[in-house]
Amino acid sequence: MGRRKVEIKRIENKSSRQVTFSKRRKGLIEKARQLSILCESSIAVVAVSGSGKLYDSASGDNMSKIIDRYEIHHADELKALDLAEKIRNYLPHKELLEIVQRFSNIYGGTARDCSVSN
Amino acid sequence: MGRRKVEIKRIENKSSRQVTFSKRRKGLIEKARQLSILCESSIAVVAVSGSGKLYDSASGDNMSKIIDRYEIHHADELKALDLAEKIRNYLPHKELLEIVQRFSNIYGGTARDCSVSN
DNA sequence: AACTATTTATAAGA
DNA sequence: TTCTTATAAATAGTT
Repeated sequence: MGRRKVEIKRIENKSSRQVTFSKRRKGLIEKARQLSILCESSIAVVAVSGSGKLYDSASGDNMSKIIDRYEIHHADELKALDLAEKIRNYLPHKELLEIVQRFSNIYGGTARDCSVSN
Repeated sequence: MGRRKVEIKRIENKSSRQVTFSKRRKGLIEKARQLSILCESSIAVVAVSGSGKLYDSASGDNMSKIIDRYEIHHADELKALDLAEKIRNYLPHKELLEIVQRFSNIYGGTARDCSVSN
C-alpha cells in the first residue's frame, strides 16, 4: 500500500524503520479498534519496539481483563509446566526470588517513563 | 476496503458479523506479523469474540514475555498483584531467570531519565 | 507532518 | 463456504 511493494523483512535503515514502526503501529491499533466495534469483540494489542518502548491498546474491554482471559485460557498449559518444574528448581528458584525481591525493593515496581540507551 | 464504505459500528447481522470478524482478525494478525518483522519489534494480539472464543498471536517474541513486559511497564496499576508474589506462585525457575535478566536490561546500568513515584 | 501513487485489505457478490 | 473483484483504505516514498 505505497509507492512500491515492500518485502516483509527487517528495514535496515534505522530512521525508515522508526517511521514505518510509527505509521504501521498506528494502523494496527486503528484496525483493532474497528474490529472491536464492528464485531463487538475485545482486542488487545501490545507492541514493544526494537528500542524497548512499549505501546498498547485495549478495545472493547480493559487490558487486564483481556490478559486475564488469555491466561485463564492457557492456565492448563501453565500449570502443567509449572508444578513439576517448580519443585525441581526449588532451591535456585528460592535464591533467584531473593534477587527479584531486591530488584523490587530498589525499583519499587513504580518506575515509569524510562528511556534506556543501547 | 471493499465494495462499499462501511461505517464503524456494530454489524447487526450475526453471520455478516462472524464473517467480518474472521476476515479482519486474520488481517490484523498478519499486520502484526509484518510490523514485527519490518521493524524488529514484538507484537502481541489477543482477541475475544462476542461469543467468548479466544484468538491470539505473538510475533517477534513469545506471548508470556510480551505480557510480562506490559506488566512491568504498568507496575503501578498492578500493585495488587505484586510481582514477587506472582513469581513465587506462578513462574518456573527458567522464566524467573529471564525476568531477572529483563529487569537488569531495563533498569540496569544504562537506564536514565527515570521518574519514580513513592 | 503532508501528499499521492500504489499496493493491500476487504465488502459484497458469485 | 471458498473464490472473485470492485472499491476503500493503508502506506512507501516523496516533499
